[in-house]
Amino acid sequence: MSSRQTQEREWHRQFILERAVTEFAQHGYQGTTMERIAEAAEVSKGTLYNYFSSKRDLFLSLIEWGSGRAREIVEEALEDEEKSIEERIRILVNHFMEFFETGRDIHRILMTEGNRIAVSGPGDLGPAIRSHYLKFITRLAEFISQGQQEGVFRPADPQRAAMVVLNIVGAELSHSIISDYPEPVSTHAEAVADFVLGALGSPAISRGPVL
Amino acid sequence: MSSRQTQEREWHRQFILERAVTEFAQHGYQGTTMERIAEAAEVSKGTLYNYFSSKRDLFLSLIEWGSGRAREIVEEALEDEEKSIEERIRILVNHFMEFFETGRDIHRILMTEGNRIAVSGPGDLGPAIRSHYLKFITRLAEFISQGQQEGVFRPADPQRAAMVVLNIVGAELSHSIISDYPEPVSTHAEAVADFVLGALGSPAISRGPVL
Amino acid sequence: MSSRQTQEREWHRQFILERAVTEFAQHGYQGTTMERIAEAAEVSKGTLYNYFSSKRDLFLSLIEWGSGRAREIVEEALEDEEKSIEERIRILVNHFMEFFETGRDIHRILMTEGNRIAVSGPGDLGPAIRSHYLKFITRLAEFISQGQQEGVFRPADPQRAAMVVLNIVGAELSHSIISDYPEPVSTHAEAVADFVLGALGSPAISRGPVL
Amino acid sequence: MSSRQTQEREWHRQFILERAVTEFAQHGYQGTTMERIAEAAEVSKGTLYNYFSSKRDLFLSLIEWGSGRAREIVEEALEDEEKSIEERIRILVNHFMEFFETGRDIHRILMTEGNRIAVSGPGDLGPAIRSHYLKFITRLAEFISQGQQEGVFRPADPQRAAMVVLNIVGAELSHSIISDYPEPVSTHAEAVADFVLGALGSPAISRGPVL
DNA sequence: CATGAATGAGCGTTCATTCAT
DNA sequence: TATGAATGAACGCTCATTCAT
Repeated sequence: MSSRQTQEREWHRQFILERAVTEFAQHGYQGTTMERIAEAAEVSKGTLYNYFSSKRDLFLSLIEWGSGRAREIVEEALEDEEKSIEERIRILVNHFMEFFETGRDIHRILMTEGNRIAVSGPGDLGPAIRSHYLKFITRLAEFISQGQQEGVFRPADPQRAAMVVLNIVGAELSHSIISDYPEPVSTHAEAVADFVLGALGSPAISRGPVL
Repeated sequence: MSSRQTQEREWHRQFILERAVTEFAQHGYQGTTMERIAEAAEVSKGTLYNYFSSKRDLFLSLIEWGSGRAREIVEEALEDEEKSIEERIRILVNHFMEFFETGRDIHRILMTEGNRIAVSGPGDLGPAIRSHYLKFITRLAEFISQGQQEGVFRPADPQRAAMVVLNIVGAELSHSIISDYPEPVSTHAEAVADFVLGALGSPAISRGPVL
Repeated sequence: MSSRQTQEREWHRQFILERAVTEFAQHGYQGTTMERIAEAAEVSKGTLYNYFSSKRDLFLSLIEWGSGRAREIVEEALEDEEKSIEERIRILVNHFMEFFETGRDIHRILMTEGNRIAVSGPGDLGPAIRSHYLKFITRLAEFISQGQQEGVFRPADPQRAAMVVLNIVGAELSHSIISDYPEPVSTHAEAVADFVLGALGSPAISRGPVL
Repeated sequence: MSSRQTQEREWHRQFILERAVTEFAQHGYQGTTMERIAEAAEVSKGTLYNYFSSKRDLFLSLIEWGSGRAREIVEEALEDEEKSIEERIRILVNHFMEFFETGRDIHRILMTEGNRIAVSGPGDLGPAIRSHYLKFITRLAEFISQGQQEGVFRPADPQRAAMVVLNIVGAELSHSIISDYPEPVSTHAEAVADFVLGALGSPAISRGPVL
């Protein structure tokens, strides 16, 4: 196969994934049919199977893609060693909120469907997702651990703390959906970051006029 | 119908619910079949429909039951006005952890499946669950609001704060499942409460030997 | 068993049949559930099986009862040898229309459901009904045959003619339902009788002012 | 899709309908299962749903097809204004008898099942069928009305008369099934036409040697 | 005899997957 | 490679019938 063909094939695959994301986000894993995905991706059902060996494979590719992007966000936000620990946390939250704004659907999947499936997915979907999840958590835990050693965060199990951070961000997602507020989620990035920093025990919370 | 018959019928209904919880917790709403529930409850498929008009009804009954219990927990923990705000939060978290120990499955459903379905459930399951969810959040938000007025918690949108609290507790649930640690979850109640109090901006965090 | 008990049992059986008729008329044989019949008859499902060995048996009893009554009508109308052949046909149609008025439901069953089931009923319902049907037709055919011998009706296969008579009466039933007219069906007994007499070749049709 | 594929798809659809007719004719609407239809059509159950959205849709397509053909018969028979009114009625009956010979099953459905369902069908099947029925009756009623104005038929409500005509034809259908005679039904077309003309008040009945 | 909870075969329908074209 | 018709296992649900009380 020529390189150009390979390239185009990859593009097509990406296109399908992008369209599939929306479907999965709206109807969940089990609630999304290959038929719907095919329609959304403007291809036939058969073509889907030329790119993905099964529905499971398609979904997993999507999780992989999404969690890869999420890890990039974590990495970008945390790696800049010039910035303070707290600043980096704020950037992290900010990027997550923006990611949610643009990659709304994949985020929703990672936060809701992904969570459920990681715990007890159909078939053997669970372990596969759990593995992505763990890589993610681990990187965050490392950073928190560093913050604790620097005395910025109070001592606590870093992995547990990482889970807490992730769930606080997820809380805003749920909140935005349930409250159905009109402004962009990223508007509230600072408020969310305050919750995160508070939970981690950092004193650098913008308490407004109160303190 | 005699009172005894009514009584037994109610018991049987409860029994079915208890068995169903486990199934839903393990396989999710869509992944759980009436057949499986019937087997788990040691009755025939038809019998299920003598007690619940549909799968949806069964699941909703279960959510209602679980969220009712959860609201009781919140109420019990928060109503004792003799105790300090922080104490009451600690009690709340404690009770939740214990609830998780005994009602592990229903908790898992409320935290994962419930969340997903509230956002975009099959059929009209979403609104029904969302309504339970909101009652729950609202009570918690009231309490947080009170804490803020008393200066114990830093100012923040109470409803958002309530979501954060709930999700921090949920984080421990996810953590316990993913880490698969052996000790009871309630062992970590204090650690979780610290995260919660930190997020809410209370200074009363047990920082251990560090402080 | 005492005679009084036997009597009461018979009454109860009749009561159930009367209530069942309405259900069968409205929903057809397959569309009527034992549950509905039980409710309509204000007894439990189990009790139904104390009086009838099966749904089939219940339905057959009902057909038997209805077709018995229909045969009585035919007999009553036709046996009075003092009246002219045409008069007797008019009385027959009249009685049928009245029967339809009072026994609307059983008539509907005999005319629609009965017809279909006689042709090809579920299980072995067909032959049983067909047998009732035939007795009925046969008596009518005998009378028509007599009318032909007396020269009142034109020659034709009497059994075919009997079917025709029955179906003309049934046409009015369908017409009343489809047209949904408000007046009692018996209002049109004369019009129907004219069609019947015309079909049989009797000149005694009330042509109104025309003749 | 290529024209050939479209063509073949249409053929297949027709083939399924033709096989389904027989099943519905023998077992009625409720008594016919999709499983049976699938077997009769030599396809899988799933394939049925590639061509028809539901059992109801399949049945309705069939009624539509059949009643369309029946209306064509009426039209063909009645439109030839060169022929006398009576002649046209005879042609009509003749065509119906022939239709019954070839389209035996669909006719049976229209006459028995259709009738019952029109009156009180499951779901909303009734109105749909009733509408087909009415178009049919209305055309016939118009013709009869014309005959009445020309003095060939005696005065009577044309719609009622149309119902009567239809039911007389249906009577022969029932008669043939119950009597189980060997010769083709169309053999008796003249006899049936005599009943019809007699009912309508036409003097042009072939009374054989008697008159 | 009356009850109604329990049963389970069977229904209409869906959907991931296959494969001939 | 792209298609979409075909498949059939599995689903939620119904209901005639049974039987312990």
